[in-house]
Amino acid sequence: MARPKSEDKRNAILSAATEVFAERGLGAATLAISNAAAVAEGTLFTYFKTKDDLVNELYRQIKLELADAMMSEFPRRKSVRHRLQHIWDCFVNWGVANPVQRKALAQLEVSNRLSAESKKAGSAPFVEIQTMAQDAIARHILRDLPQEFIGAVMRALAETTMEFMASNPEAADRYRQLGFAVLWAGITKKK
Amino acid sequence: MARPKSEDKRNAILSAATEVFAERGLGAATLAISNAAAVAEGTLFTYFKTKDDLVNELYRQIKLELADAMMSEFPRRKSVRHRLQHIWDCFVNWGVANPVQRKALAQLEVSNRLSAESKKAGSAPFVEIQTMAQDAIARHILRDLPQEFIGAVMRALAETTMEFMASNPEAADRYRQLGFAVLWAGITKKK
Amino acid sequence: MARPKSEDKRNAILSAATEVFAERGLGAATLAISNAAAVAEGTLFTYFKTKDDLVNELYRQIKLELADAMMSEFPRRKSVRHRLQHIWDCFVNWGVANPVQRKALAQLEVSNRLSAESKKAGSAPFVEIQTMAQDAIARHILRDLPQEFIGAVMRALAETTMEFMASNPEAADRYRQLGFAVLWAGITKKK
Amino acid sequence: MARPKSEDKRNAILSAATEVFAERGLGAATLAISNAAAVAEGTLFTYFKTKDDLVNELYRQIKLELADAMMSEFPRRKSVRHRLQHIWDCFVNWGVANPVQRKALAQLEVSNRLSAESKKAGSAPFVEIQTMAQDAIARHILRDLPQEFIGAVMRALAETTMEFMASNPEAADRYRQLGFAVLWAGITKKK
DNA sequence: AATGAATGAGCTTTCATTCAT
DNA sequence: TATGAATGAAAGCTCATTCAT
Repeated sequence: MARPKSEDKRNAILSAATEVFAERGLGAATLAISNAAAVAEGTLFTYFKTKDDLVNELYRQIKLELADAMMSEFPRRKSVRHRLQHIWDCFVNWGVANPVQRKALAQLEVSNRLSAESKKAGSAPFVEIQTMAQDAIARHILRDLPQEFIGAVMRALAETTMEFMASNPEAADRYRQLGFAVLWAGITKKK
Repeated sequence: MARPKSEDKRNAILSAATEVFAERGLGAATLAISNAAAVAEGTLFTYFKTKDDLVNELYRQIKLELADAMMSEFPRRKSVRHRLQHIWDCFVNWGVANPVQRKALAQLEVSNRLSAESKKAGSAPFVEIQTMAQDAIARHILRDLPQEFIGAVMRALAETTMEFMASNPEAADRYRQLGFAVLWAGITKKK
Repeated sequence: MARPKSEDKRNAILSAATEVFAERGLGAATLAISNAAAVAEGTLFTYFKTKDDLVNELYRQIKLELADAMMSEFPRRKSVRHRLQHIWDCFVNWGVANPVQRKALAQLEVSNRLSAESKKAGSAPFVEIQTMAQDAIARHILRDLPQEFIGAVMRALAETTMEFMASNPEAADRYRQLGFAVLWAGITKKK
Repeated sequence: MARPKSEDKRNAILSAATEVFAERGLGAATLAISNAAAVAEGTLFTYFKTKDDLVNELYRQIKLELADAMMSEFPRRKSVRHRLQHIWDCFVNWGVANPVQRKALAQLEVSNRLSAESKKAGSAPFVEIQTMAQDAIARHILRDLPQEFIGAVMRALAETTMEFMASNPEAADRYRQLGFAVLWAGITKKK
């Protein structure tokens, strides 16, 4: 009964927050967000109790979207190289296709407003990558590096690559390949 | 640049800002900074006309310190690998020795408060690295990558490495070596 | 007065308002009241057009209840002292038996939200006391004081007495007697 | 050095708060107070950290003023009746001469914003009255009532009296006398 | 030059009330 | 009629900046 809470409105707010945070950082006013979402200021607070709640929820949502983009159609049967390349391509393609999300995510990750639970929830969908890395190390395909380090290296290189792809769209394909080549050469075992 | 009376006070403010920004982000209040600097709130504004000025100035200063750490005693006569390793070691050692500066710098770099000039000024001291990279590419030691990309890759890997060194001080040396190994394998030409 | 469908709901709201106002003052949110009444926020406004309406209506209702408690079984045939003691006992007993109403009433009375009509309506049921007082003055039983003053004095002493009774339940009877003794001594004519 | 915090401004704020609270209750906005004090809204918060602090401080101040009015020139050598009458007269005169303070005090006392310390501090200056009452009971001048009860009775009667004095200024003297007569008759021992 | 009080725009959040369901 | 989401005007409080001392 009564007007139900609208998924649309909730999404509009999250979407508006993504844009506003990407552009102005987390310091942006909630009013700016509600305006961008074409919603009254009070409405924002019926969907998210506090600004921090909004921030954390947005973080989780973007992470989920990213995970979805990366892990869907994951070629579990193929070679390590194939699988890693799949992850890599999906990752950087997502970043280039969703520059606003990417920037918002960057802001969220350096902020000190994410709760421990949010961080945990945010990294959960990526465990499969860690597992794969560990397996590949055991099989002497990858160097014997701590698995978290491999993940961090990949993320760092991917972010760098995305930036170059975004800045030079005409050379995007080339940067994607170059980036992966650097990653692969860097973390695989030399014979 | 105005030359205010006390260089000490100016430094105290910059130093306090480093700490406060590192800990709480650029959203921290100027009052928190002046308190940490043991200086009156108004005094901050006689040394820096606005908060943005302080932010930009701090960025330049940290970048200069970093450049100084990296480029001093640069072994211009030695091999590319030697020279790159020198840069790498200086870089990550600086980051681990100066964690507060490192965190503040990270905050500064994702903020949207740096002017174009500041960014330019901040990267100026590192041109020598770019030059070296270009030369090494020409000599077929490094892969044929855009030189800015090499710089960016190095920075990204270094930052990742620093984080692991800071989190695992007992394995710091190992991470420094691992990080460099990944970098070197990633950007050099395979025979 | 409109006749809304459910007298139950209306009473639930009034009852909830009594509790909430008693505990938190009239500044309490309407949401708190509707929650306590197990009713939707909007429902409150179908029974009472505004918060002020609710406040005024509650005032009248409590006053009526109080009057009912005081004037029922009024021993019209007995002596002035008997009648006054009856009123007194009923009054303070009501206050002690209904502490929430008593506190809410206190809040209502100091608020500036009661309309002139409400105040008038609130004091109407007590005219009989005034009449009695006037008569007793004429018969030289009570001192020659303005009748409103007598009423006010009685109310003030009764409230004080109630507070002591509520705070010291084990001495409640004694305080009820002491309070009446003070009142009687204070307002009767000395021989 | 620098502008010192001005006692004048502080007093202006307290004074403005007295008026605004008296008229509109403690729910009144801080903006209304700062406006009435001819001061910027922020200034209010340099003198009082929070609205609650202002409320509590105001309470203490009014209580001190009242105590000052009541206990100054206290005729310690005279009879109980003399002394009590002195207190009574000072009390009700203060209330009539300072109607705004009186109303503000009434609002403060029913609010739930006073801290335990404030309440304690507020009643401290009146201990001498309690002492006197106890002594008078021991000497069989006053009835054997709990001393706090005597104090409460006096306050209640005085407040009632003040209201009548304020409403009927031309009969103020008479009400002051009547009120005291009721009090004295009510609490003294009958022979 | 140094201080910190003064300022008012701006912040997040609450709330009485309206209105779509 | 009952519901609770939607609304936007406050509310209390913070903060970068100015300015009297």
